[in-house]
Amino acid sequence: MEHNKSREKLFHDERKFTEKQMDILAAATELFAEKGFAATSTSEIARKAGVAEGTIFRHYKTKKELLLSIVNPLMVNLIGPIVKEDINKVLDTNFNHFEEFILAMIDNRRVFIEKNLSLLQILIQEISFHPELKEQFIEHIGKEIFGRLQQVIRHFQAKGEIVLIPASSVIRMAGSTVLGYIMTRNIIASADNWDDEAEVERTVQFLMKGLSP
Amino acid sequence: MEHNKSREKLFHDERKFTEKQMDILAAATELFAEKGFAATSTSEIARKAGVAEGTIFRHYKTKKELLLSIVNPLMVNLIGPIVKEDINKVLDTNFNHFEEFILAMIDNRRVFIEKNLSLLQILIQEISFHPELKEQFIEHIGKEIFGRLQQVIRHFQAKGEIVLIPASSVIRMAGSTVLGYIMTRNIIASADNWDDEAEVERTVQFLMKGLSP
Amino acid sequence: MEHNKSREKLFHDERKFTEKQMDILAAATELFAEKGFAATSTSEIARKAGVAEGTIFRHYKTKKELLLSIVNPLMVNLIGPIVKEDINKVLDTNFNHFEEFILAMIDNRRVFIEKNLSLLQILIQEISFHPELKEQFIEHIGKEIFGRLQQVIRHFQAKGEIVLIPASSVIRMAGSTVLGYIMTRNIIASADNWDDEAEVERTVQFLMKGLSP
Amino acid sequence: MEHNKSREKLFHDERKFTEKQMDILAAATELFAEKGFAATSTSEIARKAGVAEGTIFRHYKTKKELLLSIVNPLMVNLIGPIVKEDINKVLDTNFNHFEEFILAMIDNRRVFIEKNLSLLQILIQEISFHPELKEQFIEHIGKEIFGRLQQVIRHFQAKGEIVLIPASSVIRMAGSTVLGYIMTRNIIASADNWDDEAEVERTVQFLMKGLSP
DNA sequence: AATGAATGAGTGTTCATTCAT
DNA sequence: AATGAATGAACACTCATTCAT
Repeated sequence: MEHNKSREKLFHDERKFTEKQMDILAAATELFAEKGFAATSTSEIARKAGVAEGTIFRHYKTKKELLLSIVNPLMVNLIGPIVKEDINKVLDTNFNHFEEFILAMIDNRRVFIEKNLSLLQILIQEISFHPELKEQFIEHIGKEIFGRLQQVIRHFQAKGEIVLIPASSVIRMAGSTVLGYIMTRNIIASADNWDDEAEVERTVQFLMKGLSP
Repeated sequence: MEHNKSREKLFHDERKFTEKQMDILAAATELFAEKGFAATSTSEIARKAGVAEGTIFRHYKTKKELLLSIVNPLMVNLIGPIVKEDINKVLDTNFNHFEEFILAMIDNRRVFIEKNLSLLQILIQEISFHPELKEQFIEHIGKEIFGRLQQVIRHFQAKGEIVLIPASSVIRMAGSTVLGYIMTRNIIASADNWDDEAEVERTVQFLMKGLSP
Repeated sequence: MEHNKSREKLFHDERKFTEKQMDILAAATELFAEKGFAATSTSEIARKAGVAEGTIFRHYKTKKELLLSIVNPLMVNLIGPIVKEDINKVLDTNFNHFEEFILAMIDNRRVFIEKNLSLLQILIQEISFHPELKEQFIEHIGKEIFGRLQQVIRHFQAKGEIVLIPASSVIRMAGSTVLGYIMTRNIIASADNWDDEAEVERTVQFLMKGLSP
Repeated sequence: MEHNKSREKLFHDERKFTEKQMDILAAATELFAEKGFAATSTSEIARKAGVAEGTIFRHYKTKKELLLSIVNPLMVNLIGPIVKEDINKVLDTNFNHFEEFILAMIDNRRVFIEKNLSLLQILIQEISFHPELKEQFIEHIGKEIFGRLQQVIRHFQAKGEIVLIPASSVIRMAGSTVLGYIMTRNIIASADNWDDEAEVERTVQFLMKGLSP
């Protein structure tokens, strides 16, 4: 009768799900993140979700479809919209300086990532093994977000706040730095001597200086 | 009778291996990298290595032991020594400036990574699922390398070439950046518009500026 | 679609079994008795039972659990109760003489053994290799039955019908004789010149005289 | 480097064996007795004997041949001759009374069984699974010994010391009793309250009385 | 919608046996 | 005579998936 607390949050915007279906999604998410997709058995998921194994296949034709059902909304409904929102703010010149933009993104992302850490872990782990995922990623995150980020970067380059190198390089560096920060933070999760405030501060400084003209 | 070209390179320094054993290691490496450890079957490995399935288990008691046999030497014999070498050069004041050090590391690493890309992929993919790997990593890379890198960073901080923030933060940022560069480079491997020279140049510049006092 | 005739008899008092489960039990019983536990493969059992191999493991987690599922009820539900019944009759002084008791036991046992010969064979063969079986045997047959038999023997010793030696010795001798009779009878099963009536008569006489004061 | 102490005794009369061969026989004997023939692997035997697995198959074409090589001499060279000897003593009227004969047999057997307990265990366990063994047993023990025992029994029946029932029945009863005594003794081996002298005395008394006219 | 018994292909692993050295 | 690497068939057991209820 294990009821996952994050269940309601994760998938709650989708009305069409039944109780059991949400239990399945929550259980699968947790297990995929913990042991990997291939190493998780459907019987395990069923047991953890408190449903019969057949029930899983009533909702998802295959185990892979279950994986996609978990990861796709992450890309389609969650990452996309949020990033777009940030970016729109910039393009509407709500952010006057690059630093403000970076800070807002990190902050926004931090909340988001904390909530969806296991989802992200699954995405990162499995993306290289499943071409469909890669395609979806390129489709939803890659193209759109990348294109919009390019706009932002060019916007700040035009304002003389960012060094004049290809936007893709900027994105790569900023992305690596932010992702690296998040990964470290969550891998060294248990570490006690981690001063989040200060680390963010340093990371932003590093980015700002590194990308300054 | 598929003979893997990288076989000789990967494990050739270890004399104790038989022909078949090396075929097994090469096949397993390739498949683990391509499909993941859990999704690769021993029968597949045997087929690709051109040996009987039983032969695998004559050399490696379990599939997991095979994984460790692939990944452990990477940590013990390859990553460790090379990094140490670089660092010793610095501590012997062969590098007068931080930039030279970073460049040397990237360069060194680039060759190494190109040679051992699939090994690294396996390590990165599997490390979170196998506590033994994590421990070994902390033991061999974590503790030693981290400690030595700290020395280097403090060395350059003392010379006023690096900003005065905790060495661990510097390592994280530099690490993320370098790793991010490598990952992007190899994921976008097929991309045609990738100017390696220039990208390295930009990355180093980014790092230098980002970490400057 | 081989339907074992003894299936219904062997396990029919247990309502909880499905059709297939009973087929599995019957097939396993026959094969274990015929070739021994270790020499019987689960695929063989499945084939004989007319089910898929996986079905066996849906009902019994391991091959050993299947063995225990066959042998345990023999000890818990069959041997125990029947022997107790006999003994209770004696203690209720339904048997005035030791001879009557022995005859009743042999007779009772004979029917029982004929019905469950293969089960008994399995028990005898495997008991020395499986500590769990030994423990269960001591628990259910050893302790209880032994204790009750002691009472009976002392009862008849008090009446002056049995020689005054330790009850355990009496049990050993009577047990060996009865078991020896049964084993011979069933090993030399095919022999034509076996007069059961007369052999029982002789065996009882032998026991009576042997144990007389 | 495990050297079995009983090794020399067990097979020492056969000069043709090499060192290793005797190690193999000793190891196999111990393991077959402990876990049963089918549950013992040749690799286990090789390990315990301190030889390579191939060496076993140099001497014994199959695992089964190894079993037969262990059990056959027991029947051909050991049981047979000893029993014959006893019997010859009787027929040469060295034993004037049945009791003397029984006592001599039990005593003789006791030494023998103690020495060859594991061999006997193997024989008893495996005889029902291997037709060859059964045949050999009937050939060497069954026919010959049985025939000679019949003579003895008739001899004592003629002297009026044994009840006039078929010799086969007498053999069965005496055999069960003796075997039962031995088995109990060795199964309850560790029991502390086992007074061997007294038990033999009782067992002989039981037999004598049971078989008296 | 949900179950859970049933499946058969597949899993990692062990087996007895072979053979070049 | 002895080895030990190699084998492929078999092993116990698990898998994702189906389907009658």
